[in-house]
Amino acid sequence: MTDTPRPSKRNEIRAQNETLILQAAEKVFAEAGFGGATMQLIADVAGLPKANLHYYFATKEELYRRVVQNIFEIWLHAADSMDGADDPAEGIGAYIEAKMEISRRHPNGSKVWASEVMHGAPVIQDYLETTLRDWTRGRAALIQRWIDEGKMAPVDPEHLLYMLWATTQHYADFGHQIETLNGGRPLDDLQWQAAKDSVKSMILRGIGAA
Amino acid sequence: MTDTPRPSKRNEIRAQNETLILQAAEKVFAEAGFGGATMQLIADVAGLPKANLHYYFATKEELYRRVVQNIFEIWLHAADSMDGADDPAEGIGAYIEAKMEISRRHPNGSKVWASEVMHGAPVIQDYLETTLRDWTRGRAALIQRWIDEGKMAPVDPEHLLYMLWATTQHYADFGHQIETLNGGRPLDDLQWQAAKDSVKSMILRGIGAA
DNA sequence: TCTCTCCTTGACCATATGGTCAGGAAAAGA
DNA sequence: TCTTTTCCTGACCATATGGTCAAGGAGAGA
Repeated sequence: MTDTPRPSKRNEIRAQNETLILQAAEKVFAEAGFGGATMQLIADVAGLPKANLHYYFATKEELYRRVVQNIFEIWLHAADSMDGADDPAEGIGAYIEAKMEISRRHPNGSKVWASEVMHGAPVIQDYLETTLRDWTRGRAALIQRWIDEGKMAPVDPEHLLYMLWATTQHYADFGHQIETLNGGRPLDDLQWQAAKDSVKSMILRGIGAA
Repeated sequence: MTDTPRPSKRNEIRAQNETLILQAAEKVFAEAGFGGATMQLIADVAGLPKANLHYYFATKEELYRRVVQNIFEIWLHAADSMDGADDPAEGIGAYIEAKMEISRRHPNGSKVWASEVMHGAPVIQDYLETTLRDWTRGRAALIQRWIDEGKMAPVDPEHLLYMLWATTQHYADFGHQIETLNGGRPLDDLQWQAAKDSVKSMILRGIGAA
């Protein structure tokens, strides 16, 4: 998808700075929202002068768009785990696993995504209408097939997908709340495992695939 | 909780304008986030001059805080539906119903709340640590009791609560996404009913209380 | 080495925004 | 009616912010 130009000092610097900026931007956008984020703060986090950001990303909007697109890629790729399976317990279980892992590894990305959608998807509306819609139709069909084959209860596939998204992403988007309720400490390895297991078992049982 | 001063033209005007501003603010904060919202825009939506907002609410932060507190009230009150029941199917079913109704009636409030938590709860951290924590402990204990009484499967009460919050609030916070996937139209009455039924049946079955 | 292209950045600018204030209008009370 | 208190608002201000630019520095190719 992204072409990798032959490495040279120049290209290295470019790639390095771009990812540096994108990482900083993701963090700042997640913590402050698009409106609350400032190019100056992103620059500080990235450890670069502000003018340098504008060399790589012309506008705040462009930088933001790149951040959101990156998340969307990751988000969609998690679906791969669902595809290979011919069993809901296996397929949906793996999908939950993958999405929980995303919530754990990319909480900021998840927040940016949530924020983007909450604000009416100003920059990725077209993706929602094309890529995401196709994706959703495909998985809904897959789920429907499983239902028809008697492998799970006859639930509404779309609402099942919403439940999967909601529940898994909640651990990133509302991570602060969960952390607060956990005595101010982030979930540790064991607690993450418990979270995954809980979500998986409740949902799989909920769709009659346990 | 809020004392109602004896009605007079003055107090009426005050109350009326405050709610007018709060409603406008809720909408604008939900759509633009705290950072993206401007006092000018809120004023325009409320149909008042900007200086008038500052007469009733000294600062943007104060106005925002009031909006968030209002949501929190509603949010907590939904729990009442869970309390009367001595059966998980009844109690949790009613709670889902109540929270789905909130998502439908107060989507903007839900978004403001989500945004606030996502950004680290800058203004309601103390509520999270006191009111919400107590609330959560109480309901977790209630759920545990149901489990001990053999009325439902032995799930982790906290993760069940997270799932309830996540799933129900998703219909407000990600309403735009759902609307897009629904062909650009908001869910109609029937679809909302289907959503409620889906969520309820999947979760209740998932906790062995169906 | 010389030249060209790309990278870096301090200084700068126009604008938008939160917030102020003085003075007037409208209720409330005496 | 007269006074006091509350409400209303246009004009104004200081500041923060996104974005620009010109001049210099560093790789790359010849």
